[in-house]
Amino acid sequence: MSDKQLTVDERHEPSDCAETPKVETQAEGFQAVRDAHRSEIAEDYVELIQELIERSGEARPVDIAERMGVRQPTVAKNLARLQKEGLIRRERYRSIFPTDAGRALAEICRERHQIVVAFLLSLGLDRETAEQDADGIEHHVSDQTLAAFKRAMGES
Amino acid sequence: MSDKQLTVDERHEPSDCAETPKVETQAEGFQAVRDAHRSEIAEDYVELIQELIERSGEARPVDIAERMGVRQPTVAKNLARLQKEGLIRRERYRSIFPTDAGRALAEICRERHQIVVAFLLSLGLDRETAEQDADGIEHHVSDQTLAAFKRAMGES
DNA sequence: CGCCAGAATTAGCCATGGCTAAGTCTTGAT
DNA sequence: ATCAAGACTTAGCCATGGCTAATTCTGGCG
Repeated sequence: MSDKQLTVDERHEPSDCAETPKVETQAEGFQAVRDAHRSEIAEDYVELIQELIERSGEARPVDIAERMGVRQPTVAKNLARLQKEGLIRRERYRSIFPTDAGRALAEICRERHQIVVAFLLSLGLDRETAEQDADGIEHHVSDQTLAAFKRAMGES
Repeated sequence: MSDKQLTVDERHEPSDCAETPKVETQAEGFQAVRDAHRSEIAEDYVELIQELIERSGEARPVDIAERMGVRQPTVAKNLARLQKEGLIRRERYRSIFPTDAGRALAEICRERHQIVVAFLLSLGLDRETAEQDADGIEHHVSDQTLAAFKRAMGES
């Protein structure tokens, strides 16, 4: 998917660098953020699908669309991608079911989401803000940071 | 920049909801995340441009490209958008300068970035991880959450 | 049973943000 | 003063993720 090549060759070093990270490090960081964006949708969808199934026994595109705040064709397109990636299984005009891989991913996401929310709540935020910010933040939290969140809550 | 508005109207309540937020709230949350994505690039660019100017006196597209980890034409396209949005000023084949609006945005972003980094560091993360996660997180942190971060650090 | 409302799909548009290839301009070195 | 290297731009491709419009299917109701 992402064809980064970069051919990193150590060039000059203008001497005026003081505290900021190296250029390649920064570039990789931005690259990582862009990569994260690509997987966000998949994660949001499998998480939501799992939630819908547990809540009402099935996950229908129309409900996903309503929950995500998008139109049905958008959902259809994204579901096609999820299917191609082996995260869900479906038959035409039928409900959607996550594969084992999808369920596993959903589980990871849900857990991470809950940790982030719990952490934000522990900082004194109201539930709605915590949920909303968590939706944006959770995809960009590294394992180390997630561990730090857990640690910080444990100590409270 | 971010036009989250909420317009909470109390609709039906299908009775099987227990703890999760209302459907419209969730949809708006996802909408807000999508909106945030659109403004991320602008924020990253003006922030980087400002940094380059302070560091070396000028911001050249080639340096921006290297820092962002993208090719020059990509930078050119994005700069065109920033210009259209009134965040930067430039003449062909010349360095780039932020407008007052661009500088103001850069200042806000830099401050927010630094708070997030400082907060992550205060949780015991190493600098590199903190910087990297901050790049992803900072665009999704509401004012309330930012304030909570500051508060948490102040108390330490 | 037949029919129609609504769910799902398909087709096709637009914007964004990557990229390469190729052309244009600037600038520094000879 | 020239010219070549490299910075910048332009043109045009691709993928993604929104959308509308139009079609197809399903299922429930008269």
